[in-house]
Amino acid sequence: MEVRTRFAPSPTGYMHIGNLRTALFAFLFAKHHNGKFILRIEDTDQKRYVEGATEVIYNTLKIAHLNHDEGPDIGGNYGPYVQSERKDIYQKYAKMLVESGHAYYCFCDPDEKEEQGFGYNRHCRNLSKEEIEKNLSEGKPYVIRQKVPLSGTTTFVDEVYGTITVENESLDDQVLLKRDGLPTYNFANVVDDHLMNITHVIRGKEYISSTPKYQLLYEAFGWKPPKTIHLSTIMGRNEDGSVSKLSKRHGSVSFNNLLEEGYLSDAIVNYISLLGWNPKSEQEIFSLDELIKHFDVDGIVKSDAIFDYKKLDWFNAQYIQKLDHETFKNASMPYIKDLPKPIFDKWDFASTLAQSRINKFSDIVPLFAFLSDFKIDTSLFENKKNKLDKLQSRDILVKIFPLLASTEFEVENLNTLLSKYAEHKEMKIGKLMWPVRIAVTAHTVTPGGAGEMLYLLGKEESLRRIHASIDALNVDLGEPLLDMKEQPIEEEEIEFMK
RNA sequence: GGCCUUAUGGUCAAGGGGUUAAGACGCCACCCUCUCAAGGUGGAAUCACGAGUUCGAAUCUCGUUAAGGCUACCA
Repeated sequence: MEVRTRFAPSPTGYMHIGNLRTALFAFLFAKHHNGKFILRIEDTDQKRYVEGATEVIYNTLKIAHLNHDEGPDIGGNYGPYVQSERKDIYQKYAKMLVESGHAYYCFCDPDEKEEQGFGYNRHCRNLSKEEIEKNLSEGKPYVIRQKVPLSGTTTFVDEVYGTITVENESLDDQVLLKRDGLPTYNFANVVDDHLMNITHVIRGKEYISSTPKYQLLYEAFGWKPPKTIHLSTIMGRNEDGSVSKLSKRHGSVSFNNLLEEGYLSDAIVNYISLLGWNPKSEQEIFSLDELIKHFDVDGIVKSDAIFDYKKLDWFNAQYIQKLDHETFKNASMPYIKDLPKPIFDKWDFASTLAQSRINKFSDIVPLFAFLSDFKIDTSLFENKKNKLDKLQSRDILVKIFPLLASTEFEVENLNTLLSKYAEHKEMKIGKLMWPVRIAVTAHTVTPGGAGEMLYLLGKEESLRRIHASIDALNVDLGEPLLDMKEQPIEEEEIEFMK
């Protein structure tokens, strides 16, 4: 029999990462078995209607490459795939249940609060036929409730969690059809999964508690229940150290947020595939096709998993580094908009520096902050590894200034000039590069070395910054300020420039 | 409160009676290096607790504790 799984989100306007993971597993399971993956929109809650929410779902699935075989946007043989369009179907089946004695009309007031915590008091469970007819003919609003057996037990076998048995008396007479005529999720999912021939229901484990009631419904209809594969919950760590279901307070939790921050769709999918599932091998980087190939229910983990942004960062960095440079460059464009204009022209080069240094595209902004954030801190010129103090740094800068002033600012020129000069002066390259890089960026961490930074800043700005650094150093050292344009170039430097 | 589920380092997790209890992220150190990354190498760090079964328990059983879920005319 062909495997058919479904992803049945309600259109909330955004795709929570936990939902995406459910979709992923349902997709992987179906595709692993050469089956069909169906999309069904669960919009039975009118109050929750959000404009454009179904588009978010379509787009997410498309971007993540979780292509469905049937759904509202592409049709299929089991439509309609939007629950609000299936109203009549649910009513028909609800009435069938009433007739067979597995459900009943309930005319109770919706807010007639039943004794707290013990569910509905079953007031209407045993109304006489006459009473029901009377209420109905008076047009009294009603809901239809499931008539759960008062004794005995109900058992189902979950593919992940195993056999689960509950006492029927712990189950309540849940509402099947609401006052507005629409079904509850609890009813609609049973009817639809059966009618759409779903063989494996893959969903979050918050539904385990409700599954016995669904089981009873299938039995009442005389239908064969689909197999269930419940998935653990993706959790987030709170500031106080506690853990709760991943939500906005933990950071970005929607697929779109993550995309906006500059995470790659493939990296996100890869990471969440390993949240609650393990491939029983040491492989961690998986393409979607590989996931399809290796996915197996045996690898599904029962316990909840905490979403770790650090590990997502690592996955994303892996994917970013693998991008061919052209793709990287294009994908990074939206993130350099806030950077000073000149960098835009040199992005071809600058992006090569960025690619191995960022975890996500939004990291580009702080990486290049030195372009506009230039606040000299003379203490940075002291560097013990290169055995440098402020005085030496100042002297080096003073000597290198005229050389730079007469050089064309291209990366190769700059780098050869600097390294040749260091060689000429018989100093370690770092001893020269450090003060130059600091002078020109005022940052200890920069996206590239001194040569690259000079090039990115351009001649004019570079010289201006070096001059300013020399001035600051002199002030600090209590020495007179120099006007670099008037400084005589020493013989040795003249000789070097040959 | 009742019911259901879960429990291996900080995190993802392998391991299902005998193991030096894998691997990855993160962290730390070192190497590389003009900084930071990237890349190397190495290191610290885990079986929630208590009984029981057994020659032997992270592994099986029971209990406790903790966490999560359900207990909606939400899904």
